[in-house]
Amino acid sequence: MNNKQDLPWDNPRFRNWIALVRAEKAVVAALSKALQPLDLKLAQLDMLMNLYRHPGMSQHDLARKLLVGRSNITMLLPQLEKRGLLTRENDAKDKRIMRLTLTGEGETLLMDALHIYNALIETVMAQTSPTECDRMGAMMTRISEVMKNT
Amino acid sequence: MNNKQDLPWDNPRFRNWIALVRAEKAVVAALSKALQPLDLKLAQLDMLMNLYRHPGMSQHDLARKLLVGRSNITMLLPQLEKRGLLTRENDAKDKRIMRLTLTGEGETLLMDALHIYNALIETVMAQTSPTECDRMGAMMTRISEVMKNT
DNA sequence: TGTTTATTGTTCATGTTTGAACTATTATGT
DNA sequence: ACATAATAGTTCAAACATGAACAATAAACA
Repeated sequence: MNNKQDLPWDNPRFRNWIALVRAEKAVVAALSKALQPLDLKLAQLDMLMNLYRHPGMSQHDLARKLLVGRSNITMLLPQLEKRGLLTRENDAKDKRIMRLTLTGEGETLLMDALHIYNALIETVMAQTSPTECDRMGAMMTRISEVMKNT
Repeated sequence: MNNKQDLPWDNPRFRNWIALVRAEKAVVAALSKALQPLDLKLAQLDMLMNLYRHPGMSQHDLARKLLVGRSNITMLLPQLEKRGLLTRENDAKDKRIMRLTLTGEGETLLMDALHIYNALIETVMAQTSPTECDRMGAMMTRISEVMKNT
């Protein structure tokens, strides 16, 4: 039987994690609002960001990067394609693969969005010293590594 | 015009934030899987956790705590109510308000879920020293505070 | 080669989340 | 008291995400 002393809230690690989740949610909500003028959803921004960093990505790889199902990509891509933000081209060697690339328009919109994003994160992180912030980032990277092997 | 030097990825604060988002997503995905045996969704667990800490909460307050729409609460509650995990009762003074309380069964299931949750966080946070972890938690709490005034 | 197995992307049914419009109730201001 | 505002919860349609089944293609291997 669990009594009060077994409650996870008494575990600092647990409490700290909960604090992280709450903070993340709040920032994501704020970002979501800030992006409305660009008519851009967060999922869409994630896509554009990944395509900028990895041009010619396949839909499968994009889905894995975003921790999302392949069908999700299939459903969302047409919107972005119609807006002229990216192109979908068949791979020359492997006819199964669609290669995704940002258009100039896509890059422009991405840069606008990143500007907004970056400004928000600047104010958010202004709460911390650079050292502390870096340590936190390193910690998160380590956590991501651990989760890969799960 | 943005050139490479303006990219947010060159901003440590931004990079660290991205690392946080990625880590959080990965852990949430793992937690989601770990909760499947209990037939409990994350959104549902969030509800139970909040109701445990704040018995008699109204739906409106719950929605605000979870950073979610009121209609979302309305849609999800019947499932949990039918499973006998919580009760919905009219407030005596204000007939608009429904007061939510966990049942014994609800608490039992919550404790099971928290055990799973806590174990996962323990392994995740084993990557960090207690001091570092606490500093991170404090940082997140500060960020949440800032976001309230936005 | 020919057969089996894997991979990529799509489709479709299902479940979730959202926001706007609505009802009922309470608060506010005159 | 009365009219007006605000608040709590619901309903409904649309947007969004998910996973299983599927078609097309490629890889593995006898």
